[in-house]
Amino acid sequence: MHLVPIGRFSKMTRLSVKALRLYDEIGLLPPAHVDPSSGYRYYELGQANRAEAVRILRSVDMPLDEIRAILETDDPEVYRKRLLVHRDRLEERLISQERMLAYLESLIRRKEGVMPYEVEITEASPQLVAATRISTNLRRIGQDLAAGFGTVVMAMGQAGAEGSGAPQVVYHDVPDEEADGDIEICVPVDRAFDGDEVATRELEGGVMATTMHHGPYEQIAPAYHTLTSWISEHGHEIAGPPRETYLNDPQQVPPEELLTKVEFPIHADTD
Amino acid sequence: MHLVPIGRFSKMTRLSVKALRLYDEIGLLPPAHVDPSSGYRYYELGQANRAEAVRILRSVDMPLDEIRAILETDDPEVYRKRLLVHRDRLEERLISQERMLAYLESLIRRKEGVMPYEVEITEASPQLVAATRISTNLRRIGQDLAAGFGTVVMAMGQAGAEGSGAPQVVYHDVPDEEADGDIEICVPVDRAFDGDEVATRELEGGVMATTMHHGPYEQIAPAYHTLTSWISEHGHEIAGPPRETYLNDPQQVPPEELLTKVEFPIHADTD
DNA sequence: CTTGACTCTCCCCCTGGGGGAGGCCCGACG
DNA sequence: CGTCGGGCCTCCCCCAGGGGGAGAGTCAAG
Repeated sequence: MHLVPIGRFSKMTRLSVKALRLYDEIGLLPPAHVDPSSGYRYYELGQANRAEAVRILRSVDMPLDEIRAILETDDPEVYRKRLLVHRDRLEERLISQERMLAYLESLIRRKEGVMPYEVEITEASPQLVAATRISTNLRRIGQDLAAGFGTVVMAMGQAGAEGSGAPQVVYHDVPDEEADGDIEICVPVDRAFDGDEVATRELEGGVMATTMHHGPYEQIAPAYHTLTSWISEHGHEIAGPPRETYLNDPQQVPPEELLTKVEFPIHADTD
Repeated sequence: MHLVPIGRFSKMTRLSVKALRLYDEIGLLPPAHVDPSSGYRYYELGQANRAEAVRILRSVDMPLDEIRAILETDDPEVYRKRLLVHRDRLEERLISQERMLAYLESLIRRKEGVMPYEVEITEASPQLVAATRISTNLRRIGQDLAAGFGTVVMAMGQAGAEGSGAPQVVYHDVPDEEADGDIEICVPVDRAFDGDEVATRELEGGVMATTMHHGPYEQIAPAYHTLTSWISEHGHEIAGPPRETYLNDPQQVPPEELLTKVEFPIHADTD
């Protein structure tokens, strides 16, 4: 029964001494013998195989407690099942890495590192729109908006009304990532009608602080930040809920080319 | 100049309060104003854009200090260059993830979770071999072995000797990951010759503890561990340097099918 | 004025070890 | 039998990027 101290065992197994001590501490690979007076750890040669298994599983980034669990079982089926679980996790990480990389590429391709939003004051005239209100959050907003526009367009068709401008959305609440917010889906129409879910109303006009967002919808936040800070810096005041106008169709152009007008109704500076 | 406390700023930017406090602490995103008496942090609306940039760069897993560095520069070229540096890092991680995944798949496909090595005692007869000695470590051993066998085969050709068995390697030292070890490359031959680098000699026979490794060479370590612990457990003693015999050709079969015989010369138990 | 929601600073926690200080211990050599 | 150099011990701090929570102070609306 050959016993070797930690340093030689470390060389045999290519696990660092620090790691071996850690694996002892958490009970993953306790030495066969520990000298009670000196505290020296002594390993049996046969333990090197378990150490090798640990090293292999660590090399695929399996957490230590799972390694312990997986080495506890003798059933090859269970063993394989746990490996499969870990494989799924690795795969997930791989995909998320790929997504990050792709996103980063898109950031690199974009001309400007910072997005220069230009804010203008415009005057909007009141507009007759067919509208419906829904409640959604930032995670569902894509599907919910698409569905909402579908509803409105259906109602317009049934009422025999024609669209007469780009679709808009009024954000009565600011929807959170999780928490729902109240939003109003509007399509300008040529004549009034009424209905259960969808009805026409006059969308208010007035003085607006306006900017244009160019790119995917998910990246629209800075437009809002720029607008609100511009408004407060110029001494104006927000007079109502913001609205977005979708100037082209996400079905027809790639996300990088989407154009969205963002507006806040304001009371002009009265200083 | 609208100032908002940390909670509202957190909602606006979708950065957690904890994260915002951290970013303040490290100087990445200090609030526009900190109340000296209460310590309350107040942010300007315009800071939300910087916060958004931080969020985006964090979402691609850029370290905080690099985000700080990248946001310091106005030059779009420098900006893009730093993004490229980070992209390379992400790519590297992606590749390493892929490697891990592939390795894990190979572990899953393997029938047995643990490798059952069977150790036998065999009697080897002495053998005439053409041999050369080289010094290498575990990182270079693949190339160095290939080159070494090339040297030996060349010398055999020049001497007009024919190979008469599977190539072997005797490990006079155990090479470390980094530290070089002394190893001897041997090819059995049908007649003796002499030379500068390569010469024939009689490879010792005797009693051997033998096992067979089935699979890629990198995973041979457990074979050694099993052998050495088997030897000590059975009360034998190691009588010389171990040797490996390569029973098939890595050029012709995939790594999973490689067969390597591993042997330790022993003094049989004299109890 | 009170109350409830915010916010503050500390402190510990996670993973998987690395680096080092200060102090015993072991074994090989003389 | 001593002794000396390298091995080994425990303890503590460190990394990134926050999360969770305790205990206490603050702000704003009714």
